Amino acid sequence: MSNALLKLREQSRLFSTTEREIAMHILENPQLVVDMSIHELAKHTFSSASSIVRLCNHTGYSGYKEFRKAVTHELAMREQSKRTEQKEITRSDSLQDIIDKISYANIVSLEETRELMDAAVLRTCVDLIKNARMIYLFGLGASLCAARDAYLKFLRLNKLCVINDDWHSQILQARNAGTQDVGIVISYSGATVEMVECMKIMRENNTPIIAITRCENSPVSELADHLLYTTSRESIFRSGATSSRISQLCIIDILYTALANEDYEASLEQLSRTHIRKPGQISGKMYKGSSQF
Amino acid sequence: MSNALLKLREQSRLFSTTEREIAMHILENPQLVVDMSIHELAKHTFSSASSIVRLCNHTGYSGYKEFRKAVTHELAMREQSKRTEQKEITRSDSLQDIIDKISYANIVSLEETRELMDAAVLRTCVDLIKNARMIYLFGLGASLCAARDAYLKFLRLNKLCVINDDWHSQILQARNAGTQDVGIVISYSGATVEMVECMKIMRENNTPIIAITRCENSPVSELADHLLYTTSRESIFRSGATSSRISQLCIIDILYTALANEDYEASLEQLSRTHIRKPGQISGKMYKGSSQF
DNA sequence: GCATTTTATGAAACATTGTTTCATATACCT
DNA sequence: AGGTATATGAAACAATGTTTCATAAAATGC
Repeated sequence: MSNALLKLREQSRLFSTTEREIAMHILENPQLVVDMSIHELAKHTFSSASSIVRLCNHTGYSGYKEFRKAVTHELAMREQSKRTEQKEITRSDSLQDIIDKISYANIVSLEETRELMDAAVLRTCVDLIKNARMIYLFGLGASLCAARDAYLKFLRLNKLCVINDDWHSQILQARNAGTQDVGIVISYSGATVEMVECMKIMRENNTPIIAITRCENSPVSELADHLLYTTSRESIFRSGATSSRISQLCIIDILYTALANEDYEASLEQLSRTHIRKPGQISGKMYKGSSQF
Repeated sequence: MSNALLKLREQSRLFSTTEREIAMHILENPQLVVDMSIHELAKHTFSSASSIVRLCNHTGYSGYKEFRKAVTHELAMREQSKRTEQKEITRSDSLQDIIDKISYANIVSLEETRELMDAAVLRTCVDLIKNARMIYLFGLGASLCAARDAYLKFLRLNKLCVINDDWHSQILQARNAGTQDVGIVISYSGATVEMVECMKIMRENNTPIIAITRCENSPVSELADHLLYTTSRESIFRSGATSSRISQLCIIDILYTALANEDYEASLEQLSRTHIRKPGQISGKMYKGSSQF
């Protein structure tokens, strides 16, 4: 609906030379359309008002007025999502600035994660996990937190999972994985030597490997059979792998939800069964609301 | 800048009766301004074009044209953030639908977290943590993952932290906390009995308590001295406390960044010191890029 | 309480801006 | 070369926004 500028770019083959010229000018600075009258714009693009109207018609609008309405709308929307520019934290930032910048950085990271996600790859991953005898989870540091989160989620779906905290146990764990199983490796950098080691072992056993890592060439992405990408941007103060960690969790959410949705009724039933009863609780009725922890 | 409708509401005392009447109509359905010409709108509001122009002038615009531009802009912005409506996952959803819905749910949750965050409360919390002798972290289930994440972050800033996985250890941990320390309790529901128990113990010792919990009346929010709120919306398939968990992590990010920013140089130095050296690594040069895990 | 000033209001004149028409120029085809 | 199709901008036209102004109503002064 509101893709006037996109249409302007895409449908340029329908335009005459003059129209194309006008379109170029507009695409270069769309704000002109909002600020100028049709005659002004005609002058500015060395053409005529009628040519502009014809351009609008070819782009799918009844006239300049309608076109302008669409462009105004579009620019406003674009402005709204202009927070996309990564803003560094500076020394002079107020607490409110920090709140805004960090929140937006995380939001952008989620938007990027969404764009990086390939439904076909997800399909394969969901099937692999669904049919796996056992899910082997791997991660270290902040990525271990994400792996633990995945562990909790898969447990809720009655999937068999293994996770270990330290590297030595993870190596042993990797040795046990077989063809019928699936390994899920979470690594922000894609270079963690411990993870690479575990993956090599699993490859020897022909265990299919899903990696959740950043979208770049790295040992981890080379060793994995299926890749789910996290954002790769991190700012100076967040070298503790911050945005990527939220990105990882979102991917896990998506995997979990997709899995759960594959067998709707069965999941619902299973979910209610795994709702933990608190000590002293009779029948599942808890303090207002039903969630836990 | 773009608050035409707000001004219309606020400055109504400056208006005459006719103008107020027009303003009411516009506020009731602002889209009218975008769709109608000034004469049409005059007819629709049983007034005249000149009255509308006068209204625009009183609202701070040079005329109807400028006013309409502002309203169009404002409505577009408003529409952009309308994705706020929580969309449930349905059985017929494609994988792409799931990707979009989950991502957006998480984004909305971050937006809400930002809105719920009070800079004054954050100020107090940052000061408490900065001056604390020891930080005691508490959480269970998914909230324990968030607590572990906080632990990793605070460690990087050379803050003394304690965290324990099981409830019994957490109780012991709570007993050790004193006036000079700070307790950080993470609980999605705000009702987890184990957390409540820990908080009661800390209250006895007059340990200041920061709680990261959902914005509702709950035992946890009553027992805490300082509250940082997470989103409270969860959908059916996400009873594993999903969005709130991302919300929790964002709050931790903000706390961490704010803390780090308080002493810029010191943090930078500290950060580079805590960059872990990998086995076999000579001087910190790693595979392309500098991050870990 | 009446006269005067101020304020409020809409019709109409006016100015601006968008749309359509049409004559002309150019390219293309036969 | 002649004819047709297409492209283009000037100008007429239509619509839409702005200003003026006469009138009516309210407020103020005496």
